[in-house]
Amino acid sequence: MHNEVKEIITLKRVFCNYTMELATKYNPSEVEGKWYQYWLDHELFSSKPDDREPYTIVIPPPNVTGVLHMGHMLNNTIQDILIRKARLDGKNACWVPGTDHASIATEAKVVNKLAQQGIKKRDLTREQFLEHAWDWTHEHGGIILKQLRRLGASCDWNRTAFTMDEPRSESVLKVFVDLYDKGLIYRGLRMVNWDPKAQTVLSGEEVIYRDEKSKLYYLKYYVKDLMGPISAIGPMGENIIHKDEKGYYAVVATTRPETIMGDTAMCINPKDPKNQWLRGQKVIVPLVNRVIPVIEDRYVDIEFGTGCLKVTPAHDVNDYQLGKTHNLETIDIFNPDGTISDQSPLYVGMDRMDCRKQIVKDLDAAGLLEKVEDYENKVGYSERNQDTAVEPRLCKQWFLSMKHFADIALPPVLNGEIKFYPTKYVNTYRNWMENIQDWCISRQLWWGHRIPAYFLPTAEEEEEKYVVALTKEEALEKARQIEGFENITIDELRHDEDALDTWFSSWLWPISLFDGINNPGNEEINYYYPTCDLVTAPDIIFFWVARMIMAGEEYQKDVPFRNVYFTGVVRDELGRKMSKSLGNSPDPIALIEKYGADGVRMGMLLAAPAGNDILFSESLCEQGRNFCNKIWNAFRLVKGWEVSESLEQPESNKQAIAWMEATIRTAVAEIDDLYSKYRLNEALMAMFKLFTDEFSGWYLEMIKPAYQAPIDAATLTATLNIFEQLMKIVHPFMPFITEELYQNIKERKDGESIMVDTLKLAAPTKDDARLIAEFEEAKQIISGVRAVRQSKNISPREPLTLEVVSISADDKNVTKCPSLSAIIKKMATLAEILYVEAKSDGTSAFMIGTTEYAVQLGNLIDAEAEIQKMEAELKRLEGFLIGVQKKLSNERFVANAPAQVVELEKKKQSDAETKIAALKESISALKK
RNA sequence: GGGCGUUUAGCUCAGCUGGUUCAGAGCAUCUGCCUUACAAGCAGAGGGUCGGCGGUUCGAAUCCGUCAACGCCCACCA
Repeated sequence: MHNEVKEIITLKRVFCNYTMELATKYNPSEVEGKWYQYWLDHELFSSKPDDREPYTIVIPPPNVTGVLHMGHMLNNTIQDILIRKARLDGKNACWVPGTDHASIATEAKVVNKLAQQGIKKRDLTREQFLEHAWDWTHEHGGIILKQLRRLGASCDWNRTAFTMDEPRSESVLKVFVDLYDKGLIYRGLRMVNWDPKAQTVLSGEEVIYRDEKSKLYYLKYYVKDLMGPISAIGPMGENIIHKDEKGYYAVVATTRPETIMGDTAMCINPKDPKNQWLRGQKVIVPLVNRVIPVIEDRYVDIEFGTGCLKVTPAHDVNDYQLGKTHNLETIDIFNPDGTISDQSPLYVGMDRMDCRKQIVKDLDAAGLLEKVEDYENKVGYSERNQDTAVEPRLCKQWFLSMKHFADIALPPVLNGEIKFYPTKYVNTYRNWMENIQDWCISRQLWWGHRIPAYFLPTAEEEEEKYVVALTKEEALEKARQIEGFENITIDELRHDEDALDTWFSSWLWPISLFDGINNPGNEEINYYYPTCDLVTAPDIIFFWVARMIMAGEEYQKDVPFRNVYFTGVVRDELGRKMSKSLGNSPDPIALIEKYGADGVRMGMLLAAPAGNDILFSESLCEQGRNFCNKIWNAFRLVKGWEVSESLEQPESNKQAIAWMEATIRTAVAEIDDLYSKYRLNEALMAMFKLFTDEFSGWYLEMIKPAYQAPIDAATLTATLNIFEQLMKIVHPFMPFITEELYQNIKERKDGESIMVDTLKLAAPTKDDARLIAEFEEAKQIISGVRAVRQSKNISPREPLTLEVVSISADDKNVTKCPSLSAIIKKMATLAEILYVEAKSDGTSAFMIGTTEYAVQLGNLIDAEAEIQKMEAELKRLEGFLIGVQKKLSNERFVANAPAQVVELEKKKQSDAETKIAALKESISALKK
């Protein structure tokens, strides 16, 4: 209803030819595309080395075929804020964008897509598959980068890189060869984590463990021809012997009954009193009927289950170790896709999970299942296929030894050369580095950098022979130097089929983006490296952050970045992680369309204290949008004023301008300090309060001319200057609206932009502080009068008279007030301010410091209410005074506390006494 | 099982090396306003024994100990 009235009024004004060119509400959609294009057209994002100080950020490359989610929004908003702030500070800011080929994720997508077309990956050649993958990449690739533009991201798009483009690929292969030559890359047979769905090996970091409710199955392993009479074993007291009509048996507890086909031993702890009788025996694997030895190893936990452990060297890391020490046979009962292999006597071809169900039934039917218990354990899942349990598997893979890298990458973080925000991640980092495992870098994938290793033709039973080289030609040369292969031909070399882990290219990112591997010491790498800030999520601290530091130290002999800002996880209002399956993740582009990019940016950041998780809700974007509107309307107000050249500048306007400028200097110093600590949400809040409270709420109201009256030219000019400064302060957070208004403050040349302007302000002075304090007092007086109005229901337009009561002769406040009286009168709508010895009757009073202010109310005064108010205050003050007196009468306090503190207490005491006296006087006067 | 972190207003969080910027901010709430830039606004107000207990100190949200709740990371207990 009100809105409609408002609209009509607005329209009327337009028709009256009043200055009202701007809509009452900011419309982001009209503004954002226009200025982004302008920035692009004038290449304002682009950076080239020059003599300014560089400020570099490399983007954490998103998956090439990914789409923007809230995590990206947060992360990239922060980066854009930092980069725009650096530009305003006059630095040569360079934000390098790019995408990651994300080998597992992308390959999985392509495989799925092909499957939908009825094509199996295995039916394609590598080349055919890669063609499909590149098609897919070109089709979906870079969408996310386009989306980032909507957010306002000021990346130097000319530098857009891809982890699988030419220079990056070349870098990866060179590094592989180099590290191999240095002896840091090796090939080995290890128990690795196998993803049966993607059919590739994973690194330890790519396995995530989840608590799972499962079952513990107790299986009977009958003893084969019990050797010697039981009584001969020794004292039987503590042995726990199982026996039924079929004979003696041991009980083994397992969560994975389907692996019994791979059992090659049973293990007990030699010290386990209850299983002494099993020492040296042989037992029969249930159903399988394989006879296996009972071995002894201290590894077995006596307390767990029955103390009997089945040993499956092919399918468990620990069992593999046991197998090695005890020289056990290894039977691999799984195919790469997780079905039972023909190595197993039973269930061949059945999926491992189906097999588990079936074998439990069969064991039970055969009377081999003693009992089943509920059990909770951790099961590893593939980070990329979260529905697929990882299978430990014995495989020959490529590894990078990490000891050397941990040694070079730990010190810079510990000694502060690289700073983590928040610092708690230093511990996490150190812990990982100190317990580092070798990095399995090969993947059984085609989409990725193919490992530059070439196998020589050898017979099956012979040990494999290979050479590592950048090209097949070089490989051939190397191969011919190997004894017995002098005459090998190029066609006889077999290029390794495997690709490298995606992170093996990502770890070079800060170097490879500036071509520092292929072209060491080039101008760009020298200028931009080390980069300044890295903004990333903590879940890739090991995957990426740690390894970049390793690569940086190895190849640049320097850290890759100075500061790492770890963002939190974006959650919904209920604190749940945003996820596709929960459907609680808003579409960022839809948000931008609804609230404007600036509004969404502010919304993201409002909820993002450094290092904490973000509880996101749309209402935050609403707040951001509202702030845009506030800025917009402040500008409308200023632009709507008519200027009078002849009008002299009132003293009060000069004061207001001086105060606003002092306030800005002070706020900017604070904001800069917050930036330097990466407390961006606090910087945002400080900027928000500066604009909303100080500028819009106070300053503009102070200088605002009366209705339809013109403003003097000096004040308008100063105000426009102030406005421009404010736009620069706001700009890193809200790039679009600030550019729009910057361009409208005055005529700008083509190519001029707030983006490349700078903001240099003097540091705040003591005079600034004094001025601000004076105004603070004036604001309190104004608020005091307003509060009186509110409580007495007096219209804000009705002029009142204020009395300033001098309580003590030396009170400086009394002398301060007259200098700002014009402003106070205007803001509080006062007819006059009187300075009196004693306040008159019929006033409502309030106190600021030790000065009393009384508003004349005439017959509106409610004496009873006034008395009540004052008595409440009196009671509070008396209680306060008692506290202070108690403190001061405590000899130990007076003796031990610093003189300053004691002085303060004494002042508190005398101030309180003054106030109490005044209050008592007022109360008794009213009671008369 | 180890390590780290958090706990302050209804919500999200500030609060530095103990003492007038110690009990704060924004949002939310309540009250009054269609005041001439903005009702997506303005003015005003209420709201917390700083997780519990114990200690150090003249003085503790702040330092120490302990307990509790929650969160994260690491670890091979079947």
